[in-house]
This record gives sequence, structure tokens and C-alpha cells, in this order.
Amino acid sequence: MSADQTKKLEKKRRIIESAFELFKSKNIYNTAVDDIVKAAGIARGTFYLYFKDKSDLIEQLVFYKSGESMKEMMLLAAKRAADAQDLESYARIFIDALIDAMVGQKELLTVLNKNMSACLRSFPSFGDPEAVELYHSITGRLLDHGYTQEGLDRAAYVVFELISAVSYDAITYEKPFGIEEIRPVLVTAALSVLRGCAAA
Amino acid sequence: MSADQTKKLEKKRRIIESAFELFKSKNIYNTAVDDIVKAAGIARGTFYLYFKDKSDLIEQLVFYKSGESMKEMMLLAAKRAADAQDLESYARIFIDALIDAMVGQKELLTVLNKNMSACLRSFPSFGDPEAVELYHSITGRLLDHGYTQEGLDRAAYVVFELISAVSYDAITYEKPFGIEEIRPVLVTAALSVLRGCAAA
Amino acid sequence: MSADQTKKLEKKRRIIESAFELFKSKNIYNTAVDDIVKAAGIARGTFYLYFKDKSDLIEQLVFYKSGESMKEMMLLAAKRAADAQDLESYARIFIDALIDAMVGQKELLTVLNKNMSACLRSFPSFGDPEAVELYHSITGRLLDHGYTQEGLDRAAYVVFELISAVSYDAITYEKPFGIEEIRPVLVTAALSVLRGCAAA
Amino acid sequence: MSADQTKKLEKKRRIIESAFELFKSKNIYNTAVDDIVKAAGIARGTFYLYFKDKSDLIEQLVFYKSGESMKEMMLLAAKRAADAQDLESYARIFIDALIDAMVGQKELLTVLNKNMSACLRSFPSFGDPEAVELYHSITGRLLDHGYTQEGLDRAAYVVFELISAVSYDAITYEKPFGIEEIRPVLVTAALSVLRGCAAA
DNA sequence: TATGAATGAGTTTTCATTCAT
DNA sequence: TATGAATGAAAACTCATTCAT
Repeated sequence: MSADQTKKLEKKRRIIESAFELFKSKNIYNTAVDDIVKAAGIARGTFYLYFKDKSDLIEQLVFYKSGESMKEMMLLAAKRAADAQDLESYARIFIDALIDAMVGQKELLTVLNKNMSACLRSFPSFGDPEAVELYHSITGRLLDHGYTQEGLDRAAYVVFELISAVSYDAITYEKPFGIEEIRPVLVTAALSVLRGCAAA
Repeated sequence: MSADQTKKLEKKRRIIESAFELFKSKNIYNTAVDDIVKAAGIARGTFYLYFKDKSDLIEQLVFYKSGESMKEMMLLAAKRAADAQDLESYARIFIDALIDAMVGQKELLTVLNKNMSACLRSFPSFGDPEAVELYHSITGRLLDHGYTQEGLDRAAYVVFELISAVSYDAITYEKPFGIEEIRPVLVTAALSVLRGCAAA
Repeated sequence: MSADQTKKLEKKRRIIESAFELFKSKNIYNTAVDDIVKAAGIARGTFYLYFKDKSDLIEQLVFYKSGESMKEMMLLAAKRAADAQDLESYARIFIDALIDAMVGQKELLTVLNKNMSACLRSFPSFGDPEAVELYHSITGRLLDHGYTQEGLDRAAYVVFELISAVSYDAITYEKPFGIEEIRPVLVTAALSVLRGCAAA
Repeated sequence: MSADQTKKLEKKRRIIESAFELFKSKNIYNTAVDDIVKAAGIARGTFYLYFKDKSDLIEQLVFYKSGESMKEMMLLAAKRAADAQDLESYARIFIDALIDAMVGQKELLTVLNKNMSACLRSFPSFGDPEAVELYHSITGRLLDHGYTQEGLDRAAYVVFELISAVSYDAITYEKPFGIEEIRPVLVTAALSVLRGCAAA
């Protein structure tokens, strides 16, 4: 990648970061392109040199940010689950860590408004080679325990949706249940799903 | 309720229905108050007699519509599951019916954009006495099978979130899996959750 | 006046008073007819049974209120000046009292926005027989000191404009001079005007 | 000042002038921003590039216009009074000219609705160095005749308020006295004020 | 007389996007 | 590449007034 291209990408990222901060505090529909360029320290017109239009920015931001966060979450969870003895406790620790990670991403959730799935939609290819590798190293351990790769992908997807949907409400609204109140149910549920899918 | 009040409520509902039709075809943010009043056959100012502003309408619409659809879904599912012999098949048929109902509500899902939970947030009180009764008659059958009422509420909530989250992506994007592709996994998963939560 | 008419007048006054309170706190242009009828406890349509339109109300209010206040001011000033020995001190006390009265009418001034003259325009007939009588009893004392009635009217008018204009700025903005700062100059000035006009 | 800034200021002035013309013919509250931009030959949005909102324009217009007119009035009066022999006739000619100038500014008066004081409030600093200089050259002649600078400022202010308040009613309503009818009284009154304040 | 739902013209304001520099 | 003034369509919302009851 040429120096020029690196510079361009960097600026693009700067715009995305500025937009993200504003989206967090004001929500997408109340953030004007004007606010974004001011925050990024560039001119109005410059914005359109990097993004086709506002929705182009949003699309890229959501994709970039949700991918980024998914990777972070998997990374954190994998680290915590690394020393688990048996499969059962591996999964339990992993799922628990995933929920913790969601709690830590509260702001992102608000912006994405349950659109975490913007990323999940490309599941399990993600769009970031590192993330894919991470995913495989995590799920690999389950493969030889009665799962096919395909079955595993679906189970993992369902588990992820389950966790993110329930966590979203619990974290942002604390209704009908707060996160700590629903966490044990959620962990049990996620494990049940994994087990149930293996049998299938 | 006086005749006047009934009339007012009816008109409010008419506005909500008009808005809903437009939201389905054009999405919320591309629908102007102007479009809504034209569709409802009322004057611009009249709108503001019934709703504080546009966001007030959206809030009420989402709540009303998601509640309404939840009831419909429960109704349909209950009917289909009525003759089930054992608990296992009762649950299976019920869950399957729930997914079918989601498919039938594709349009609603698009509008609510995963905000079905606007209704779920008041779970299991819903806000409509009929719905509550329905909910209790449905879940009652499980009560004597090792669930406490509280545990049942949480399990049911988690199952509902699971089904609606996964179905939403499957139905609206068909990515990463289409609804028929993911349905067996989803049913298994939901049943596992129920079973897993009972044990707990 | 019939009982019916009295009732009507009373309601009219109630509307005017309600409007006046709102005008004081929100200014005329930010007060809607709607606010007024709510405050007066009547229906929207009823308003139009008593006033042709909004500007009709304003006109009547300004006239009624400024006349009322002018009378109050003259009454207060006359009382204070009653025991004055010589003409000089009579005028001085009177003018001073007038300024005090203006200070006490701060709210009215804000509403009328220097339109106190709405009343002054009918000077010295006012529109209220009692006020006219009051005016004559006050100025009478000067008549035999070199003034013609006409000259006196003009002088009084000019003095009144002088006091109300200067007081208005002093009271509402305290710029460029506060009321106590400018008061001595104002009294001197008013007296000079009276004296100067007598000579003429 | 850069060329860019000059250009911007020029456009701002153009908008103000267009608004002023409309305010004169239709009054402030019946002039829409839309009318102003049409008259100024700019786009709707451009207006908001130069003024925060409509009231911002009004504020700036009143200040700018009243300052401008004050300068013109002083200029005219000074020229006419230049050759006066004694102080008495200097003041008399000056005051008379001031009244003439007010008559010539009838339109402005209507727009400003007695808000000439928007400018007077910054008296005697005005906000325009040229005006200040003018003011000092005019009043200078009185300084050595028993006035302190401070006393002079107050006297001048009071005289100005007197003249503008009385003239306003006389010119715009011709009630209770027309301008020519009240002029001699007004001149005498103003002179009396000046004399009376000198003595003090 | 009294009501208050309905009206819709009219206003202000926003904001994504373009384009000359 | 970068700028930022200019645009104007489009949006939300207000409010004086009417009129059927």
C-alpha cells in the first residue's frame, strides 16, 4: 500500500471515529454531516471525497465497528476460556465472557441499535481474516465433539444472536430483566443450545 | 367511555394505521408527517391534535403494533399446539408456529426493526389484559413441570428474544441463513433453552 | 346595564386579565390565543364571541390597561403632592411620585413596550371620565400661574412622554443609566420643561 | 480585513437592507424570512449562514439602523448649527434640526417602533467611533459652560429621549398633537432641560 | 352562548449535496 | 486534494380562525 493510500485510509478512519463519537452521544439521525466534518476537522466537501454520501459512511461505520468489536469480544472470551479443563466449562466461561464483553460495549450497542447483526450477517466470514481465524480457533475445540462445521456455524450464530439480543435489552433498558438477573438464564440457555445442536 | 372519546380513539387508530402502511413501504425516516396526514385524509394540524410530534406517533405505533402482533402470534401458536399430546410436542409445535407467525409478520418486522422488544420490554404484562391471560394459559401447562412462575417468565422471555432475533435476520436479509435453513436449529435451540431452564 | 351585559363585561375583563398575565411572562407575540383561553378557562370559540380577533384583544387590552395604570399613577402622585406648600414643591413631589409609580408598573411597561402612549394618544381625554377629572384637578393648580389650558395640556403631555420614555429604558434595561442615577436629572428636566412652557 | 470577510460583510448588509425595506412596507411580524431572502436574491439556507435566526437579524438590524440614523441626524444638525453665534441659538437650531431629522426618518421610526433606544442604550459610546467623535464635537461647545462631562451626557441623553419619544407619536400618529403643533413646545422643553441641567 | 375538533396556509429551520476556487 | 459558501428541497410544526354541535 502506497504512502498516499495509507494516508487516505487514515483520514477515512478519523472521519469514522469522529462520526462514531457523535452517534454515541446524539444518535445517527440527529447527527448532521456538518457535525461530523467539524469534529473530524475537515471541510464539508472533503467528506464527499471519502464517502459517497452519508449512508455510505453509516454502512461502513457499522460494518467496521461491529467487526472490530466482535473481534475484541472473541479475543477476550478466548483468553478467559483458554485454561478450561473440559468442554463444558470452556463453553461456560466463554459464554460468560461474551456477556461481559457486551456489557463493556454498551455504547456500541446503542449506536448499532441491535444492528450488531450487520456484522453477523457475514458470519462466519466476518470480513476480517484475523477474525475468521480467531473464530475457527475458538470453535475448533468443539468440532471433534459431534459437530459438523456447518452445524457448528449455525449453532454459534444462534448462540450469538441469543446473547446479543437478550443482552441488548438488558443493558440498554434493564427491562424486563437487568443483565445480572438474566445472566444465569442466558448462560444456561446458550449452553443448552450448544448441547442441543450437537445432538442434532 | 363516552362516544366522543371512542371517536377520538378511532381516529387515532386510523392515523396509526395510515402511518404503518407508509412505514412498511417507505421506512420510518422517509415518511413525512405530510404523507401520513394525506393518507389518513386529515389536515396537517389535526395530526398534532392526536400526537405531540412525530416521535410520539412512532412510539405509540411501535407499542401498539408490537403488542397487537404478539397477541396474534400467541393466538395462532396456541391454536396449533392445542391438541398436542405431551409437553415436548406441545412446545415443539408452539415454537414452530411462533416462527411461522414471524414469517407472516415480515412487514411488521421491517418497520419495527427489531423493536419488537418495545413490547417485550413490558413482558409478561404486555399492556393488554387479554394478552396477559393468553400468555398465562399458554405457559400454565409448563408450570407443573418443574418451573417456578418466575423461572418460566425468564425462560419464555429468552426464548422469545431468541426466536425474534434470529427470525428477523433470516426473514429480512436471508443472511447468513435463510429461515428454513435455520428453522430446525432454532426449534432445537428454543426447546433446549426451555429444558435447560427447567432443570435449573 | 342589564345583568346579561354585566356578565358579558365581566367575562371580557377576565379574558383580558388572563391575557395580560401571559403577555407579561411570555410577550405578546409568543402568546397564542390558545394559551389565553386555557388561562381564562373558556373554550377556543368563546374567545371569538368577545373579540373580533387577536389584535382586537390586544388593542382593547393596551387601552384598558394603560388607562387604568395612568389613573393609578395620577392618583398616587396627587395624594403625595396634596400637602405641598408652594407650586414648585408641588410639581417636584408630583413628578417624583410619577417616577415611583413607573417603577411600580415595570411589568406593564414591558407588555406595552413603550406603548404607554397608546393611552397618551387620547391625552388628555383618556377615555375614562374619572381620569379626566383627576387630570384637571391636578393641573388646575397650575392654570392660574401663567398657563393657558392648551399650553398646559401640551406641557403636561411633553412631561409625561419625557418621564415615561426615560423611565422605560432606565427600568427595563438600566442602560445607559439606572433609574436612581437618572432620577435627579429627570426631575430637574421635567420641572424645567414646566417652567419653560409657562413662560412661553 | 481579508477580501473574503469584506464580501461576507457586504452580503450581510445586503440582507439587512432587503429586510429593512420589507419591514418598512409590511412591518416586522408580517415579513417572513422567505420574503427577505427573495428580496435579497439569495437562497433560503444562505440566510442562516449569516444570521442564527430571524430574531438575530432583527437585533442586528435595529442596532445597525438606529446607529446609522443617529449619526445622520447628528451630522445634519451639526451642519445646520455650525454658524450659530451664541450658545442659545446653537442649541435651538440644533434641536430644531434634530426634530426635522426625525421627521425625515419617519419610515425608520415605524420599523424601530420606538426602539431607537436600542442605540441610545449604548449612549454615548454608540458603537461607531465616528459617531462618538461627532457626539463629542457637538457637545464640546457646551462643556465650558458649566457642564461636567458626566452631567452633559445625562442631559443629552434625556433631551434625546424627550425628542424621540414625542416626535415618534407626533410623526406616526399625529396624536394627540401633530409635529408642527408640538414642535415649539418641544424645542422650549429641550432647551429648558439643557439649561436646567447646567445649573444643577 | 358555549364548545373544541378540525383546518391548512404559513413559517421557520435543517441539511445533504454541489461546485467554483 | 481540500475548501466552505451556496443551494433549495423538504421537513416539522404553529396557530388564528371556523363551524357543526
